[in-house]
Amino acid sequence: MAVVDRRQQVIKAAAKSFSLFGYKATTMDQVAKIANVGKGTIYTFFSNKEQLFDEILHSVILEMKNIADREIKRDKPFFDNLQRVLDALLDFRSEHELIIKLSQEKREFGTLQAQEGLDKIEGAIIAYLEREVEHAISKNEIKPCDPKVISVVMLKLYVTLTAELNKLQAPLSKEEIKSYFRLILAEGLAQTT
Amino acid sequence: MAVVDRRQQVIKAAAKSFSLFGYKATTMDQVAKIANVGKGTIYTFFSNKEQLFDEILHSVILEMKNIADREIKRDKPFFDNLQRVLDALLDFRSEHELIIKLSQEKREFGTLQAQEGLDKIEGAIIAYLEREVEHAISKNEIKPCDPKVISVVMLKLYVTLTAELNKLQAPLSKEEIKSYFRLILAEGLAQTT
DNA sequence: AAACTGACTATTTTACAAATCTGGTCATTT
DNA sequence: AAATGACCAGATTTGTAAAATAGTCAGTTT
Repeated sequence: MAVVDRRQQVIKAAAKSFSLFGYKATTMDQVAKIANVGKGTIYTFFSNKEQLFDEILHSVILEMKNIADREIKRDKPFFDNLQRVLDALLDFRSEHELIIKLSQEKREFGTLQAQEGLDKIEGAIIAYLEREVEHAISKNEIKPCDPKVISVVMLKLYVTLTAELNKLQAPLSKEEIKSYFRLILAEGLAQTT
Repeated sequence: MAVVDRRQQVIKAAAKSFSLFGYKATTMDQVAKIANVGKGTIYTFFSNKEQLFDEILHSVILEMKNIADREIKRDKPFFDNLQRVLDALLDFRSEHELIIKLSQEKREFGTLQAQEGLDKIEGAIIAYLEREVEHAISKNEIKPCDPKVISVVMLKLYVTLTAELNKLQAPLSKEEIKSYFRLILAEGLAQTT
Protein backbone atom coordinates (compact mmCIF):
# COMPACT_ATOMS: atom_id res chain seq x y z
CA MET A 1 0.00 0.00 0.00
CA ALA A 2 2.99 2.23 0.63
CA VAL A 3 3.57 4.18 -2.63
CA VAL A 4 0.03 4.24 -4.01
CA ASP A 5 -1.49 5.18 -0.70
CA ARG A 6 0.87 8.10 -0.09
CA ARG A 7 0.29 9.36 -3.59
CA GLN A 8 -3.45 9.32 -3.00
CA GLN A 9 -3.05 11.09 0.33
CA VAL A 10 -1.12 13.86 -1.40
CA ILE A 11 -3.67 14.19 -4.20
CA LYS A 12 -6.56 14.30 -1.77
CA ALA A 13 -4.85 16.89 0.39
CA ALA A 14 -3.95 19.02 -2.61
CA ALA A 15 -7.50 18.91 -3.95
CA LYS A 16 -8.76 20.03 -0.58
CA SER A 17 -6.26 22.84 -0.19
CA PHE A 18 -6.56 24.20 -3.73
CA SER A 19 -10.35 24.21 -3.38
CA LEU A 20 -10.24 25.90 -0.02
CA PHE A 21 -7.49 28.46 -0.57
CA GLY A 22 -6.85 28.65 -4.31
CA TYR A 23 -3.53 28.20 -6.09
CA LYS A 24 -1.45 30.96 -4.59
CA ALA A 25 -2.49 30.50 -0.98
CA THR A 26 -1.90 26.77 -1.05
CA THR A 27 1.60 26.06 0.22
CA MET A 28 3.48 22.84 -0.26
CA ASP A 29 4.05 22.73 3.50
CA GLN A 30 0.32 22.86 4.03
CA VAL A 31 -0.39 20.11 1.52
CA ALA A 32 2.24 17.96 3.21
CA LYS A 33 0.68 18.61 6.61
CA ILE A 34 -2.86 17.82 5.48
CA ALA A 35 -1.60 14.68 3.76
CA ASN A 36 0.39 13.62 6.83
CA VAL A 37 3.47 13.35 4.73
CA GLY A 38 6.89 14.92 4.66
CA LYS A 39 7.21 17.74 2.14
CA GLY A 40 9.92 15.89 0.23
CA THR A 41 7.52 13.03 -0.39
CA ILE A 42 5.31 15.23 -2.55
CA TYR A 43 8.27 15.81 -4.84
CA THR A 44 8.73 12.08 -5.40
CA PHE A 45 5.33 12.05 -7.15
CA PHE A 46 5.12 15.54 -8.64
CA SER A 47 8.07 17.54 -9.84
CA ASN A 48 6.63 20.86 -8.71
CA LYS A 49 3.58 22.75 -7.48
CA GLU A 50 2.22 23.39 -10.96
CA GLN A 51 2.31 19.73 -11.86
CA LEU A 52 0.49 18.82 -8.67
CA PHE A 53 -2.12 21.44 -9.58
CA ASP A 54 -2.37 19.95 -13.05
CA GLU A 55 -3.13 16.53 -11.58
CA ILE A 56 -6.07 17.96 -9.62
CA LEU A 57 -7.26 19.89 -12.65
CA HIS A 58 -7.21 16.80 -14.83
CA SER A 59 -9.37 14.87 -12.42
CA VAL A 60 -11.89 17.72 -12.45
CA ILE A 61 -11.91 17.67 -16.24
CA LEU A 62 -12.40 13.91 -16.20
CA GLU A 63 -15.32 14.35 -13.83
CA MET A 64 -16.84 16.87 -16.24
CA LYS A 65 -16.46 14.49 -19.13
CA ASN A 66 -18.37 11.83 -17.22
CA ILE A 67 -21.13 14.28 -16.35
CA ALA A 68 -21.43 15.29 -20.00
CA ASP A 69 -21.41 11.70 -21.24
CA ARG A 70 -24.25 10.91 -18.86
CA GLU A 71 -26.41 13.59 -20.50
CA ILE A 72 -26.03 12.36 -24.03
CA LYS A 73 -28.72 10.06 -25.37
CA ARG A 74 -27.87 8.98 -28.88
CA ASP A 75 -31.51 8.53 -29.84
CA LYS A 76 -32.39 12.15 -28.99
CA PRO A 77 -31.93 15.13 -31.36
CA PHE A 78 -28.63 16.99 -31.32
CA PHE A 79 -29.98 20.22 -29.88
CA ASP A 80 -31.63 18.42 -26.97
CA ASN A 81 -28.38 16.74 -26.09
CA LEU A 82 -26.43 19.94 -26.55
CA GLN A 83 -28.71 21.85 -24.25
CA ARG A 84 -28.56 19.22 -21.53
CA VAL A 85 -24.78 18.90 -21.76
CA LEU A 86 -24.19 22.64 -21.56
CA ASP A 87 -26.64 22.99 -18.74
CA ALA A 88 -25.05 20.20 -16.71
CA LEU A 89 -21.52 21.41 -17.44
CA LEU A 90 -22.13 25.03 -16.52
CA ASP A 91 -24.05 23.98 -13.45
CA PHE A 92 -21.12 21.85 -12.40
CA ARG A 93 -18.73 24.68 -13.15
CA SER A 94 -20.65 27.17 -11.05
CA GLU A 95 -20.87 24.80 -8.10
CA HIS A 96 -17.50 23.10 -7.96
CA GLU A 97 -15.51 24.58 -5.10
CA LEU A 98 -12.16 24.50 -6.87
CA ILE A 99 -13.55 26.29 -9.90
CA ILE A 100 -15.32 28.87 -7.77
CA LYS A 101 -12.13 29.53 -5.84
CA LEU A 102 -10.03 29.81 -8.98
CA SER A 103 -12.50 32.25 -10.53
CA GLN A 104 -12.35 34.39 -7.44
CA GLU A 105 -8.56 34.22 -7.35
CA LYS A 106 -8.37 35.24 -10.98
CA ARG A 107 -10.70 38.18 -10.41
CA GLU A 108 -9.10 39.31 -7.17
CA PHE A 109 -5.40 38.69 -7.72
CA GLY A 110 -5.06 37.79 -11.38
CA THR A 111 -2.97 34.74 -10.49
CA LEU A 112 -1.60 33.35 -13.75
CA GLN A 113 -2.02 29.71 -12.76
CA ALA A 114 -5.64 30.24 -11.75
CA GLN A 115 -6.27 31.85 -15.13
CA GLU A 116 -4.54 29.03 -16.98
CA GLY A 117 -6.41 26.41 -14.99
CA LEU A 118 -9.76 27.93 -15.88
CA ASP A 119 -8.67 28.17 -19.51
CA LYS A 120 -7.87 24.47 -19.51
CA ILE A 121 -11.31 23.67 -18.19
CA GLU A 122 -12.93 25.87 -20.81
CA GLY A 123 -10.75 24.27 -23.46
CA ALA A 124 -11.93 20.84 -22.35
CA ILE A 125 -15.57 21.89 -22.66
CA ILE A 126 -14.96 23.25 -26.14
CA ALA A 127 -13.10 20.10 -27.19
CA TYR A 128 -16.02 18.04 -25.95
CA LEU A 129 -18.56 20.15 -27.85
CA GLU A 130 -16.39 19.94 -30.94
CA ARG A 131 -16.71 16.17 -31.02
CA GLU A 132 -20.45 16.40 -30.64
CA VAL A 133 -20.73 18.99 -33.39
CA GLU A 134 -18.69 16.78 -35.72
CA HIS A 135 -21.00 13.91 -34.91
CA ALA A 136 -24.07 16.03 -35.64
CA ILE A 137 -22.65 17.19 -38.96
CA SER A 138 -21.88 13.63 -40.03
CA LYS A 139 -25.40 12.59 -39.07
CA ASN A 140 -26.69 15.50 -41.13
CA GLU A 141 -28.45 16.99 -38.11
CA ILE A 142 -26.86 20.39 -38.60
CA LYS A 143 -25.44 22.22 -41.56
CA PRO A 144 -21.75 21.74 -42.41
CA CYS A 145 -19.53 24.20 -40.51
CA ASP A 146 -16.23 24.47 -38.67
CA PRO A 147 -16.76 22.55 -35.41
CA LYS A 148 -14.22 24.63 -33.50
CA VAL A 149 -15.83 27.94 -34.44
CA ILE A 150 -19.31 26.69 -33.73
CA SER A 151 -18.35 25.13 -30.41
CA VAL A 152 -16.80 28.34 -29.15
CA VAL A 153 -19.86 30.27 -30.26
CA MET A 154 -22.22 27.80 -28.59
CA LEU A 155 -20.45 28.03 -25.26
CA LYS A 156 -20.28 31.82 -25.44
CA LEU A 157 -23.94 32.06 -26.33
CA TYR A 158 -24.95 29.84 -23.48
CA VAL A 159 -22.83 31.75 -21.00
CA THR A 160 -24.23 35.02 -22.30
CA LEU A 161 -27.79 33.83 -21.86
CA THR A 162 -27.28 32.27 -18.44
CA ALA A 163 -24.89 34.69 -16.77
CA GLU A 164 -23.66 37.68 -18.71
CA LEU A 165 -27.13 39.02 -19.41
CA ASN A 166 -27.98 39.19 -15.71
CA LYS A 167 -25.79 42.24 -15.33
CA LEU A 168 -28.14 44.18 -17.57
CA GLN A 169 -31.56 42.77 -16.80
CA ALA A 170 -33.44 40.21 -14.72
CA PRO A 171 -32.19 36.64 -15.28
CA LEU A 172 -34.00 34.59 -17.88
CA SER A 173 -35.88 31.50 -16.75
CA LYS A 174 -34.61 28.06 -17.78
CA GLU A 175 -37.41 27.88 -20.33
CA GLU A 176 -36.56 31.27 -21.81
CA ILE A 177 -32.89 30.36 -22.07
CA LYS A 178 -33.80 27.14 -23.81
CA SER A 179 -36.06 28.84 -26.33
CA TYR A 180 -33.65 31.70 -27.06
CA PHE A 181 -30.79 29.26 -27.48
CA ARG A 182 -32.75 27.36 -30.11
CA LEU A 183 -34.21 30.44 -31.73
CA ILE A 184 -30.81 31.98 -32.26
CA LEU A 185 -28.63 28.98 -33.00
CA ALA A 186 -30.95 26.48 -34.59
CA GLU A 187 -33.85 28.19 -36.26
CA GLY A 188 -32.36 31.60 -36.99
CA LEU A 189 -33.85 35.03 -36.54
CA ALA A 190 -34.63 35.72 -40.17
CA GLN A 191 -38.33 36.00 -40.81
CA THR A 192 -39.46 33.33 -43.23
CA THR A 193 -42.98 34.52 -44.04
CA MET B 1 -14.88 84.00 -26.11
CA ALA B 2 -13.73 83.83 -22.50
CA VAL B 3 -15.87 81.11 -20.88
CA VAL B 4 -16.59 78.93 -23.89
CA ASP B 5 -13.01 79.00 -25.03
CA ARG B 6 -11.59 77.96 -21.67
CA ARG B 7 -14.10 75.16 -21.40
CA GLN B 8 -13.07 73.88 -24.81
CA GLN B 9 -9.41 74.13 -23.88
CA VAL B 10 -10.05 71.99 -20.82
CA ILE B 11 -12.04 69.42 -22.75
CA LYS B 12 -9.43 69.17 -25.45
CA ALA B 13 -6.64 68.81 -22.92
CA ALA B 14 -8.55 66.18 -20.96
CA ALA B 15 -9.30 64.16 -24.09
CA LYS B 16 -5.62 64.24 -24.97
CA SER B 17 -4.43 63.26 -21.52
CA PHE B 18 -6.97 60.48 -20.93
CA SER B 19 -6.13 59.02 -24.34
CA LEU B 20 -2.42 59.23 -23.74
CA PHE B 21 -2.20 58.15 -20.10
CA GLY B 22 -5.55 56.59 -19.16
CA TYR B 23 -7.78 57.60 -16.28
CA LYS B 24 -5.53 56.98 -13.30
CA ALA B 25 -2.36 58.46 -14.70
CA THR B 26 -4.12 61.63 -15.81
CA THR B 27 -3.79 64.26 -13.11
CA MET B 28 -5.83 67.39 -12.81
CA ASP B 29 -2.60 69.38 -12.62
CA GLN B 30 -1.55 67.92 -15.92
CA VAL B 31 -4.87 68.68 -17.61
CA ALA B 32 -4.64 72.24 -16.33
CA LYS B 33 -1.12 72.59 -17.65
CA ILE B 34 -1.95 71.18 -21.11
CA ALA B 35 -5.01 73.42 -21.24
CA ASN B 36 -2.98 76.45 -20.16
CA VAL B 37 -5.40 77.09 -17.39
CA GLY B 38 -5.29 77.23 -13.60
CA LYS B 39 -6.37 74.04 -11.89
CA GLY B 40 -9.24 75.81 -10.15
CA THR B 41 -10.67 76.78 -13.53
CA ILE B 42 -11.37 73.16 -14.38
CA TYR B 43 -13.60 72.97 -11.33
CA THR B 44 -15.76 75.85 -12.53
CA PHE B 45 -16.87 73.64 -15.44
CA PHE B 46 -16.67 70.13 -13.97
CA SER B 47 -17.30 69.28 -10.36
CA ASN B 48 -14.67 66.55 -10.25
CA LYS B 49 -12.35 64.33 -12.24
CA GLU B 50 -14.98 61.68 -12.91
CA GLN B 51 -17.37 64.20 -14.40
CA LEU B 52 -14.66 65.55 -16.67
CA PHE B 53 -13.99 61.97 -17.76
CA ASP B 54 -17.69 61.52 -18.40
CA GLU B 55 -17.73 64.51 -20.70
CA ILE B 56 -14.97 63.02 -22.83
CA LEU B 57 -16.69 59.64 -22.82
CA HIS B 58 -19.96 61.14 -23.98
CA SER B 59 -18.35 62.80 -26.93
CA VAL B 60 -16.81 59.47 -27.93
CA ILE B 61 -20.21 57.83 -27.68
CA LEU B 62 -21.73 60.58 -29.80
CA GLU B 63 -19.03 60.05 -32.38
CA MET B 64 -19.90 56.35 -32.44
CA LYS B 65 -23.54 57.10 -32.93
CA ASN B 66 -22.70 59.20 -35.96
CA ILE B 67 -20.52 56.48 -37.40
CA ALA B 68 -23.30 53.96 -36.94
CA ASP B 69 -25.95 56.23 -38.43
CA ARG B 70 -23.78 56.69 -41.48
CA GLU B 71 -23.77 52.92 -42.10
CA ILE B 72 -27.52 52.47 -42.04
CA LYS B 73 -29.32 52.51 -45.36
CA ARG B 74 -33.02 52.14 -44.81
CA ASP B 75 -33.56 50.51 -48.19
CA LYS B 76 -31.12 47.69 -47.41
CA PRO B 77 -32.02 44.49 -45.51
CA PHE B 78 -31.64 44.46 -41.74
CA PHE B 79 -28.77 41.97 -41.61
CA ASP B 80 -26.74 43.96 -44.12
CA ASN B 81 -27.14 47.09 -42.04
CA LEU B 82 -26.42 45.21 -38.84
CA GLN B 83 -23.24 43.76 -40.21
CA ARG B 84 -21.98 47.10 -41.45
CA VAL B 85 -22.84 48.89 -38.21
CA LEU B 86 -21.13 46.28 -36.02
CA ASP B 87 -18.15 46.23 -38.28
CA ALA B 88 -17.75 49.99 -38.25
CA LEU B 89 -18.35 50.24 -34.51
CA LEU B 90 -15.90 47.54 -33.51
CA ASP B 91 -13.35 48.92 -35.93
CA PHE B 92 -13.72 52.31 -34.34
CA ARG B 93 -13.52 50.76 -30.89
CA SER B 94 -10.32 48.93 -31.65
CA GLU B 95 -8.66 51.99 -33.14
CA HIS B 96 -9.73 54.83 -30.89
CA GLU B 97 -6.83 55.77 -28.65
CA LEU B 98 -8.89 56.49 -25.56
CA ILE B 99 -10.64 53.14 -25.79
CA ILE B 100 -7.38 51.29 -26.38
CA LYS B 101 -5.80 52.99 -23.40
CA LEU B 102 -8.79 52.27 -21.15
CA SER B 103 -8.79 48.60 -22.17
CA GLN B 104 -5.14 48.36 -21.31
CA GLU B 105 -5.64 50.14 -18.01
CA LYS B 106 -8.49 47.81 -17.11
CA ARG B 107 -6.39 44.75 -17.93
CA GLU B 108 -3.24 45.98 -16.25
CA PHE B 109 -4.51 47.80 -13.18
CA GLY B 110 -8.21 47.02 -12.99
CA THR B 111 -9.02 50.72 -12.55
CA LEU B 112 -12.71 50.97 -11.69
CA GLN B 113 -13.32 54.10 -13.76
CA ALA B 114 -11.71 52.58 -16.83
CA GLN B 115 -13.93 49.55 -16.43
CA GLU B 116 -17.04 51.69 -15.99
CA GLY B 117 -16.12 53.84 -18.97
CA LEU B 118 -15.81 50.81 -21.23
CA ASP B 119 -19.09 49.47 -19.87
CA LYS B 120 -20.79 52.74 -20.79
CA ILE B 121 -19.47 52.49 -24.32
CA GLU B 122 -20.65 48.91 -24.60
CA GLY B 123 -24.00 49.92 -23.15
CA ALA B 124 -24.33 52.61 -25.80
CA ILE B 125 -23.64 50.10 -28.56
CA ILE B 126 -26.25 47.75 -27.17
CA ALA B 127 -28.79 50.53 -26.82
CA TYR B 128 -28.18 51.45 -30.43
CA LEU B 129 -28.60 47.87 -31.62
CA GLU B 130 -31.75 47.58 -29.55
CA ARG B 131 -33.39 50.36 -31.50
CA GLU B 132 -32.43 48.74 -34.78
CA VAL B 133 -33.72 45.36 -33.65
CA GLU B 134 -37.03 46.92 -32.65
CA HIS B 135 -37.24 48.54 -36.03
CA ALA B 136 -36.54 45.24 -37.78
CA ILE B 137 -39.20 43.47 -35.74
CA SER B 138 -41.79 46.09 -36.56
CA LYS B 139 -40.88 45.83 -40.24
CA ASN B 140 -41.28 42.06 -39.92
CA GLU B 141 -37.73 41.51 -41.07
CA ILE B 142 -36.90 39.31 -38.10
CA LYS B 143 -38.95 37.15 -35.79
CA PRO B 144 -40.42 38.74 -32.63
CA CYS B 145 -38.00 38.62 -29.71
CA ASP B 146 -36.68 40.64 -26.78
CA PRO B 147 -34.52 43.37 -28.38
CA LYS B 148 -32.30 43.69 -25.30
CA VAL B 149 -31.48 39.99 -25.20
CA ILE B 150 -30.89 39.78 -28.92
CA SER B 151 -28.75 42.90 -29.01
CA VAL B 152 -26.46 41.62 -26.30
CA VAL B 153 -26.18 38.29 -28.08
CA MET B 154 -25.43 39.95 -31.40
CA LEU B 155 -22.63 42.03 -29.98
CA LYS B 156 -21.15 39.06 -28.11
CA LEU B 157 -21.33 36.90 -31.19
CA TYR B 158 -19.61 39.48 -33.30
CA VAL B 159 -16.88 40.01 -30.74
CA THR B 160 -16.42 36.26 -30.44
CA LEU B 161 -16.04 35.85 -34.19
CA THR B 162 -13.75 38.83 -34.67
CA ALA B 163 -11.55 38.72 -31.59
CA GLU B 164 -12.13 36.03 -29.00
CA LEU B 165 -11.69 33.17 -31.44
CA ASN B 166 -8.20 34.32 -32.41
CA LYS B 167 -6.84 33.05 -29.11
CA LEU B 168 -7.69 29.51 -30.16
CA GLN B 169 -7.11 29.49 -33.91
CA ALA B 170 -6.11 31.61 -36.88
CA PRO B 171 -8.32 34.68 -37.34
CA LEU B 172 -11.28 34.36 -39.67
CA SER B 173 -11.36 36.46 -42.82
CA LYS B 174 -13.93 39.24 -43.17
CA GLU B 175 -15.88 37.01 -45.54
CA GLU B 176 -15.88 34.08 -43.12
CA ILE B 177 -17.01 36.27 -40.25
CA LYS B 178 -19.82 37.62 -42.38
CA SER B 179 -21.00 34.19 -43.43
CA TYR B 180 -20.77 32.65 -39.93
CA PHE B 181 -22.60 35.61 -38.47
CA ARG B 182 -25.49 35.07 -40.87
CA LEU B 183 -25.40 31.31 -40.66
CA ILE B 184 -25.70 31.34 -36.91
CA LEU B 185 -27.94 34.30 -36.26
CA ALA B 186 -30.11 34.56 -39.30
CA GLU B 187 -30.46 31.20 -40.99
CA GLY B 188 -29.85 28.86 -38.08
CA LEU B 189 -27.74 25.73 -37.91
CA ALA B 190 -30.57 23.24 -38.00
CA GLN B 191 -30.51 21.13 -41.14
CA THR B 192 -33.67 21.67 -43.14
CA THR B 193 -33.35 18.91 -45.72
C1' DA C 1 18.70 -0.09 -0.24
C1' DA C 2 14.54 2.12 -0.97
C1' DA C 3 11.30 5.32 0.83
C1' DC C 4 10.66 9.13 3.46
C1' DT C 5 11.64 13.35 6.01
C1' DG C 6 12.13 18.19 7.53
C1' DA C 7 15.99 21.55 8.22
C1' DC C 8 18.04 24.50 5.00
C1' DT C 9 18.59 28.01 1.13
C1' DA C 10 17.77 31.24 -2.49
C1' DT C 11 14.25 33.79 -3.93
C1' DT C 12 9.78 35.90 -3.61
C1' DT C 13 6.31 38.14 -0.99
C1' DT C 14 4.71 40.95 2.69
C1' DA C 15 4.62 44.60 6.13
C1' DC C 16 5.17 49.06 7.19
C1' DA C 17 6.72 53.70 7.71
C1' DA C 18 8.51 57.66 5.40
C1' DA C 19 8.24 60.30 1.45
C1' DT C 20 5.73 61.75 -2.48
C1' DC C 21 1.75 62.69 -5.01
C1' DT C 22 -3.04 64.10 -6.10
C1' DG C 23 -7.97 65.62 -6.01
C1' DG C 24 -10.28 69.22 -4.48
C1' DT C 25 -10.68 73.94 -1.93
C1' DC C 26 -10.54 78.75 -1.28
C1' DA C 27 -8.15 83.13 -0.09
C1' DT C 28 -5.99 86.10 -3.13
C1' DT C 29 -5.05 88.19 -7.70
C1' DT C 30 -6.40 89.83 -12.23
C1' DA D 1 -16.78 88.18 -11.67
C1' DA D 2 -13.46 85.02 -13.39
C1' DA D 3 -9.26 82.84 -12.77
C1' DT D 4 -5.51 81.16 -10.15
C1' DG D 5 -2.13 78.26 -7.59
C1' DA D 6 -0.60 77.48 -2.69
C1' DC D 7 -2.38 74.54 0.44
C1' DC D 8 -4.34 70.38 2.83
C1' DA D 9 -6.07 65.80 3.93
C1' DG D 10 -5.98 61.60 2.33
C1' DA D 11 -4.21 58.30 -0.93
C1' DT D 12 -0.33 56.19 -3.27
C1' DT D 13 4.34 54.96 -3.93
C1' DT D 14 8.88 53.71 -2.36
C1' DG D 15 12.50 51.66 0.12
C1' DT D 16 13.68 48.10 3.05
C1' DA D 17 13.64 44.90 6.73
C1' DA D 18 11.21 40.77 8.10
C1' DA D 19 8.60 36.71 6.94
C1' DA D 20 7.22 33.14 3.96
C1' DT D 21 7.73 29.76 0.35
C1' DA D 22 9.16 26.37 -3.45
C1' DG D 23 12.26 23.18 -3.98
C1' DT D 24 16.68 20.41 -2.37
C1' DC D 25 19.26 17.04 -0.13
C1' DA D 26 21.84 15.00 3.80
C1' DG D 27 20.33 12.23 7.03
C1' DT D 28 16.75 8.97 9.18
C1' DT D 29 13.45 5.23 9.08
C1' DT D 30 11.63 1.06 7.36
